[in-house]
Amino acid sequence: MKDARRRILDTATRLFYTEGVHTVGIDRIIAEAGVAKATFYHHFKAKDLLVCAYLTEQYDLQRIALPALPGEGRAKLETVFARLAELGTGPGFRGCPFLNAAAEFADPAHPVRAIVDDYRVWFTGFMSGLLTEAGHPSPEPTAHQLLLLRDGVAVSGALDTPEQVRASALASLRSLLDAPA
Amino acid sequence: MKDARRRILDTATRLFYTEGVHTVGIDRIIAEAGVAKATFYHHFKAKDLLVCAYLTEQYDLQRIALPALPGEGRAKLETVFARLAELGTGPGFRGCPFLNAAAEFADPAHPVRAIVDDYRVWFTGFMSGLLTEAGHPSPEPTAHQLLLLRDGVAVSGALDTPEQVRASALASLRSLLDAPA
DNA sequence: CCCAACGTAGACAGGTCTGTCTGGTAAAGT
DNA sequence: ACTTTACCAGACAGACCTGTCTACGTTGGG
Repeated sequence: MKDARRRILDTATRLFYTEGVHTVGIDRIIAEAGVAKATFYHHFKAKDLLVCAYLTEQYDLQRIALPALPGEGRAKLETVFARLAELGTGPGFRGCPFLNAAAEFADPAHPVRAIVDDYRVWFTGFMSGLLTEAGHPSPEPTAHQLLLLRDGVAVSGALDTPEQVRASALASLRSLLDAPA
Repeated sequence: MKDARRRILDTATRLFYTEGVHTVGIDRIIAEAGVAKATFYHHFKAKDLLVCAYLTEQYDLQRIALPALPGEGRAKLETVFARLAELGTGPGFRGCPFLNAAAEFADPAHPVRAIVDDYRVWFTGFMSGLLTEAGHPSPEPTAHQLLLLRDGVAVSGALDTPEQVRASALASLRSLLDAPA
């Protein structure tokens, strides 16, 4: 029982992701994390800040994990989308933490939405870079199309059958990349 | 002040869509609809049933509106996606009611999720029909790719700039339709 | 004419939520 | 040895939520 903060954030990540932010209360988190309420409010001033910490960590993790995938240029694009489809469709998985959170926070001015926006800007830039690396003729517009595809994969992955999503995602990716200028 | 039920459902539709289902309470709905609480529970046995009524109505509306759009085959596909992009990106709009609702109800067994699933099945079939009509060589797999695109449009429409989404959506649609078998 | 259906107004119970507070323990640095 | 920091246990306030209930008014069909 070393780091209470770590335990809180791990528990919150699991519960927020699998059950939603609004449906999971503080009492549930502190109970499952084995932590006192005072300890919780010592580390996180309010629930909203815990939500932000959760999303920020997910952002950091993806920002490290996706660029670290093997391959270069176009091959890496395929690897990235295969990984994304895999992530959102596993058993017990529930799509994309950023999109789910954004759907729960309707106010665009909420701090949670700022993190989601940051992630989307980063992802688009990441796509644009890989497209440039692959010698694509129009990286910028195509990057936005890949963002659309990413969103589709994340959402469908949570609602439809994994195989269907994986196959459709890769087929779509190839069509988008091979489209004539 | 004729139809209280109609007023309740209209108010609920507006509030649920723009602010989310969980964040809007019964008290708020009855206040803005100008209706007594007893009247509300006379027409809807529980809040969940009101949510289902809201989504079912949206489903019915789309099932009527989308096929009624002008054009045939491929031209109609373009019209449909232009309309979808338009729908989710207007001022005060907040993406797709079905996806937002699904994100708020994590339990796949909840009745709300059944309605969302119904809608997705219908939409895929609708796409498949239009593709067949357009003489597309592989309607079924392509229909699933268009479902992915639809989800992307709905999500991005709520989070990014409308022009960007509209342009990307149409470009993606053309790439997917023109892809070599 | 009357009664059933629909409507309003609002109190109330029982639960859940966030966030604060008291009180006490344990370990670690200085 | 002392003090700071982190931690646990749990009561508590205040707000909000859903859903039930009483009590009363209006209206239209049989």
